[in-house]
Amino acid sequence: MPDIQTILEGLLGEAVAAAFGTEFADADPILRQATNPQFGDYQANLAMGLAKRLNQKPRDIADAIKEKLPIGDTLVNAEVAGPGFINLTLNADLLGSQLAGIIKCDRLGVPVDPTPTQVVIDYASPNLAKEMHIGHLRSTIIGDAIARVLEFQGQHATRQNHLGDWGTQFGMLLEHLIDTGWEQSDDHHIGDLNTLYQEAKKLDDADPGFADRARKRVVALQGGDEQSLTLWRMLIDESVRHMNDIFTRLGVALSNDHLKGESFYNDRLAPVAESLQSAGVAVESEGALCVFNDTDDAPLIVRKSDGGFGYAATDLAALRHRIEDLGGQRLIYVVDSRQRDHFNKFFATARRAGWVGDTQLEYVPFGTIMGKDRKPFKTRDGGTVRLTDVLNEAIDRAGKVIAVKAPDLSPDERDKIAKIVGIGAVKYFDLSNDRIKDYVFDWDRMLALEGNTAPYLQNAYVRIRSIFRKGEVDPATLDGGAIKLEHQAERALALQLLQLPRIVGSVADSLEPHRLCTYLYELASSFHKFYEKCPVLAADTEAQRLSRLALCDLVARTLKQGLELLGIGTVERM
RNA sequence: GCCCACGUAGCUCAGUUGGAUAGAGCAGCGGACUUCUAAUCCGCAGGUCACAGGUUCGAAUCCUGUCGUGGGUACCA
Repeated sequence: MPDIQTILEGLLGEAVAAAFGTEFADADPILRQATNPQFGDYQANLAMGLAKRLNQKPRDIADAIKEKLPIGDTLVNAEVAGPGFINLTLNADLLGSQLAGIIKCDRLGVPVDPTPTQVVIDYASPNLAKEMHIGHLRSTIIGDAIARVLEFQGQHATRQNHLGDWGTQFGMLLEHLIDTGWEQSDDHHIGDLNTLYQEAKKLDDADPGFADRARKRVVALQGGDEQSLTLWRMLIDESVRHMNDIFTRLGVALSNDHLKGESFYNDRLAPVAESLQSAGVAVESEGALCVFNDTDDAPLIVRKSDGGFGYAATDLAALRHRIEDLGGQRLIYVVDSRQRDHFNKFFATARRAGWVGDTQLEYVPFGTIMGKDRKPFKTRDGGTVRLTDVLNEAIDRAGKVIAVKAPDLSPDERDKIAKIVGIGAVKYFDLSNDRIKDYVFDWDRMLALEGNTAPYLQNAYVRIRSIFRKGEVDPATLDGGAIKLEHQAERALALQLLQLPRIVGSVADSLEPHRLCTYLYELASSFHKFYEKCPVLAADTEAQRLSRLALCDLVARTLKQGLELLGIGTVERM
């Protein structure tokens, strides 16, 4: 069954053709949801645009179109208002039958793309030398949500965790591990990666002998020295273990299958440089191999004057790998907005080299997490905020609220719920902001129970589940044919439930997960209003009870599915 | 200096890709629990959409300029 917008666009096209001739049938009806219930359910704004083409007054055009619109099964009313808006009110039975069409569908009406795209998405990508900190949160969470949405749409998403596992800092880390006898010991567990890094850094700054050994160690490592590589692998394994702990706790769908660090591209860097140089795209300047895309601008430096390769070369090699080996038709990079210039240059270079072809390159920038002082978020003493500490705190705070609100639950259940609610709150707070903007990290607002927060959405879900428990109703037995929309709160819910496919499509196009957050918040809000006004179990009639139960089920499933696309869980009680 | 992003209620943010009287939450004030979870709902109050032009039937949204904030600006990523 076509969705409502498609049906309405069809009717409007026919009406325009009937009024002004078939050459106008394909005019965009500019169909929008009504901003206010008093204007009906939808409005078509095409009359104003046609005024010039037809050389008639917009209102007259709107009237003529309106006259040709059939009133009956689909529309119960059409009115012309303002400068020429055509306000459309839908037949409640149509909404009901649309809902009946999705209640048995586990995708809630969201279509599967019949011609899926091979998408390669780069996100998280932490530097392995240090423990994951607050600066890694956004790429990880936003990238994960985008990957989930694209996958749900049916796209083939290949996740790439482009680890920083090959930088110069590994020289000093390895030397320090050798000095402390770590490689010889039996236990290769590292409790605190940050301490290791700080100790090595201190030595590197203070002791020229150590610094010299560290530099030589990098050369040996990158040159393929077996002893260095063995030790390096041990360190990487340990660091990856730390990273995976965080991913597991965050519920991020990244595993070792998605790991592809900078080291992977090591032997592909020289060919990149040679190929750019021989194509005349890159030229030598001040001893470095550079690509000048704009004469005034700083160049993209492919090879440093000391002969080493920087991240530009790695990014280019990774791009080739993703297109040539992984078959990427759409490459997505979820990387913070300060790297905008780099991505412009890097993309321009790849295009000039002829490596891109028809592949879409998309840089998905995001803003910085700020402290209350409006500066990048730091601990009280100015250190970086560790991600694991943030998660602990979130779970702790959620647990305290649950202890007050749901004291009858067992400690075990409370812990489980606290994890889902606490981590969901952190993720949702991040995702619900327009990703391009900086935002201020605020515990109180994050775990707030009202407003556009994860607990508010989760609570709507909990209230619905509670109805089914109390009523001892199995949702699977419900029939969409029973849905009758009588109360305006029911009608509002129906209209919103039917928007999910559009919202998913819009997130997939814009790569802006906060659109899904806004939608889910409005849905939850509509549900809470419905809940206050429309008794479900104690409905007036059995038919009404069944209808409302079916509506509740759809809301619950939409919330659960929506949160799942954001990588956030739901609970049965809280 | 140059380049980029952002600027919406006291605070934190949305605004369906140009549509009607710009919407939420918090904070403030006032209401609603013997009835499905009050982690909820209802009401009041709060705005020169930074500013000035321009395009358009129509601008918070697009264009130009100004101011403010943040970021980037040759070998770290």
